[in-house]
Amino acid sequence: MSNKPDGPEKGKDFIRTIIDKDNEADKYGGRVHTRFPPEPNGYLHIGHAKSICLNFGVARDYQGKCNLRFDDTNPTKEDVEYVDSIREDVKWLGFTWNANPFASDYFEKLYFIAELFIKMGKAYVDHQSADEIRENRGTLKEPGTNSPYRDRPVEENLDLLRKMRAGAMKDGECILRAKIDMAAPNIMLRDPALYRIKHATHHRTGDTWCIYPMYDFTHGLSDAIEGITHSICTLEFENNRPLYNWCVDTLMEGLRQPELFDENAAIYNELAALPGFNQRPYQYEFARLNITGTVLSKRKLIQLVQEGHVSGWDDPRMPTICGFRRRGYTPESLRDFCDRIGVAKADSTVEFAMLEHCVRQDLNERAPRYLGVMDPVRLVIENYPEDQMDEFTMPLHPEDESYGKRTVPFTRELWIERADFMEEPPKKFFRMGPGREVRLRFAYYVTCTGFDKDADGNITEIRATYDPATKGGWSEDGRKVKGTLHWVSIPHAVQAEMRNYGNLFTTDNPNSVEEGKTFIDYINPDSVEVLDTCWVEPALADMAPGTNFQFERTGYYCADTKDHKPGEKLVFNRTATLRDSWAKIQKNG
RNA sequence: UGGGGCGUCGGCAAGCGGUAAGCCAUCAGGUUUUGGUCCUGACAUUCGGGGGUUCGAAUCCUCCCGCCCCAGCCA
Repeated sequence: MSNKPDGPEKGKDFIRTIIDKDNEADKYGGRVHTRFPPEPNGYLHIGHAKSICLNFGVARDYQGKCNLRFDDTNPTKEDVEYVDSIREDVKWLGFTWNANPFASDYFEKLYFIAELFIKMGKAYVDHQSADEIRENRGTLKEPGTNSPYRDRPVEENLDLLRKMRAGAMKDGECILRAKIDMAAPNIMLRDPALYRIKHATHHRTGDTWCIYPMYDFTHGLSDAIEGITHSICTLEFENNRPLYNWCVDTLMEGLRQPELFDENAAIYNELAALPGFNQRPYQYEFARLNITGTVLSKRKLIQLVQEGHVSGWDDPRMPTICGFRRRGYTPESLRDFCDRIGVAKADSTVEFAMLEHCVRQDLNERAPRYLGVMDPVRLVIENYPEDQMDEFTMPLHPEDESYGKRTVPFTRELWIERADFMEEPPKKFFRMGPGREVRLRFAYYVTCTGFDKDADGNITEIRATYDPATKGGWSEDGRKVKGTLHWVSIPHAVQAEMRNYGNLFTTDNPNSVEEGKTFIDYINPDSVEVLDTCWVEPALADMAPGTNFQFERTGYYCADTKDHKPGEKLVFNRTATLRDSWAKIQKNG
């Protein structure tokens, strides 16, 4: 287990450093067991990917286990739609869970533990209203005051909790509270709620229950039940850690008193046999992910979807896992991103450029190359016979022959990119202009001989002559050309729609906005550019939905998984542009 | 100003008393049938600030400053 006897490796995150120390101290007998515990009330986003990579990554690195546990303790917010999508996203990211339990699987056990806490004098049923409880909680500076129901006898509490469970009470009528300390400086410890009454149908347990356990009670105990060793969550739960420990410690203490289980020896034996009994879990917190130019809070993401600012959870502009997937991001690129950003405790915001770098790097290696013109203008090769055609064989990948080749037809009339021609080109413009010779990629050198404009001054047609001696795109005489252009033969061109995505917001930080505004006010009205008359080479006509590829000189694209229909309608989503040093030159002058 | 955390390059992030890793971004070159890729080089005398301990401090002590989290019967 210790192939690194000299302590933590350089660069290792603090979580793994803790695990190394625990292993050194033989805290869990070498076991490492984590869990990723989403509430199924929304779709997973890139922030969850960070947590997934951490939890599953730790399990992988230490030959341990990681559970995918659904924290489904609030029936009014949760739905099976979300559990399905979460499973799909975790799998797509490339991880396999050890087990896939639901907190609701433990409702019976949890209920018994609640009774146990009452028997231990650690919990009581409070009949104060929600408002009264809030008022008596005190403030950040002032201590709270005890509930008048705080010292009810055990039997009365037990009776009340059983009535709660039996449905004898209405929502909000009373609540089960931990008896801790109403004067605790940490407000989380001022007799927090353990169980509330909710006459609601749960997506899995139906109407079996009308009382549901709260997060803090459920989470630590579920960890203990599953034998979790390291319970990793985000920073905002730091204040909950003492309560997490209180719940787990109280359970452990109760398990040392088998007499309290008199009527339920079976449950006692089951709980006492759990690995988490003697090797209790501990919680550790890391900083959640923030990325420039987007929002990563579930509430905001839901709002974007519900108010129709995006087409859905999988809109390619969404920072959701399914959004990135549809946009063309690969699981490898997302995992690489999570590895690169690290795990620490300082609040931070990672630049979107880091993510873009990760996809570009992955796709550069793996995406086959094709030619496609998104803003077409006609190029006529005047000295190329009308009835002639060349078929050029081009490699699908410039650095990897194993990708093979495809054939691309070349004729007298071609589509080229409007941006590749300038009537009066500046010195640093290496593309086509009157009298200039450029290369048509893998085809011929051509020299511009003229062009036409319409009444508005738009270029309508460009004319050129080709040099037959430059077939394949190179010249034996060694003469060089500055630019290489992509092109598509007009008679063979296949029409396609390209969806070019940009920033969803007009600001780098939609989370902090001017007073009186919300992040919605910063939505970029031009975040997607749909170009429906693009022309692409014939090889693309049958491309399967979801395929990643590169349009040479333009960017990485992905055949849309919903609207792209091979042979019928081609729809390509832009995953990322290629790095563009010409754009920089234009910008900086 | 109750409690809990955090402050190292433009953005992430190592560092754990021995004299500031790496990545992204940026800039400058080279290669190139993608202005892509690739390659080379530059990029913190300084670690939020002030004191102190030490031969030696980003690392220890101390005071100060700044930012984040907590008063759901949400998670």
